[in-house]
Amino acid sequence: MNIGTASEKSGLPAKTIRYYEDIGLLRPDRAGNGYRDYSMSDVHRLRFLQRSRSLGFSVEECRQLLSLYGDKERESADVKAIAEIKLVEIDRKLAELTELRNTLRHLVHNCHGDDRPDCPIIDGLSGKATQ
Amino acid sequence: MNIGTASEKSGLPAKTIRYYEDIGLLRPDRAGNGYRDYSMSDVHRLRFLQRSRSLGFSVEECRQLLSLYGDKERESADVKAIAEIKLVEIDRKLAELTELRNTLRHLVHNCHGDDRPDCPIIDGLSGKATQ
DNA sequence: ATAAGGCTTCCAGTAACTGGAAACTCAAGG
DNA sequence: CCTTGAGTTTCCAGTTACTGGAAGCCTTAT
Repeated sequence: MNIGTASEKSGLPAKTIRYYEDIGLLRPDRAGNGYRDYSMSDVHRLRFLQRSRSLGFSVEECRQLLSLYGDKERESADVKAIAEIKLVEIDRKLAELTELRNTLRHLVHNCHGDDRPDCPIIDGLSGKATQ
Repeated sequence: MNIGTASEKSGLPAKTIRYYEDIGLLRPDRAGNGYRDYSMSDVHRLRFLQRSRSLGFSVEECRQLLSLYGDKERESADVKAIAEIKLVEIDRKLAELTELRNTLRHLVHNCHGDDRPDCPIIDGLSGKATQ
């Protein structure tokens, strides 16, 4: 499939997809006319990249994560070690994200939604209490 | 407190803290000697920025999120509306992160951890199945 | 008094895109 | 068949969000 379709399916702009190829994150085939030709496997890599980038992993971390799935040469012990390190990071992110959500949810539920600017959360988070 | 202490407490490099001031994300006091003087409230903003940036929110999104807590002038209806939009985003991120974790966890538990490179997950995620 | 370490500003460099120009390819309409 | 418009190519320049380094001031410890 062409880059436009891969872009739709992955949620990444075509520009970004070409950039990822430049830095060696994937290597799609080329059709006879010179157009890039993406397989479903490429699209999966791209979706994975879209997701992990949007979750705050650096490109290099994404490269490492991708290698967990893609690199058949890598030894299982390696895969397991790297995956375990990343798991810790992911769990930390999950905890932070959950906390952020709870705060916002509390904000939504406790605010009047009218004109009065006296949300109960605001003071707590602005640091008043702890100062 | 000085920028070094604020850096320790927030987990952000001093460089980044100055940069955030440049782009108007906080406005610490200045001591008599010209040094920046951070309050606990500043540190909370910084910790909030550290967290939300590491979770994949752009600086502009962080600015918007910060305004939910900080801007006493903003009307409650506004706060509620913005918070609800961000909640949807956060829930999506949570779902994606959970999925990523489950995949990695499965990888860790099902791999032998020895030399044999035959993790059961690898094929599924590399796109073989769906191709 | 001097040395070390932290702070200041400023300017340049990096990471990860993003936009735009000029040219080629392809599918559809006249 | 020709054209027109949309999609693709490469290349080069610009943007965002930092990050590193130089040069100089401030502070504390010997």
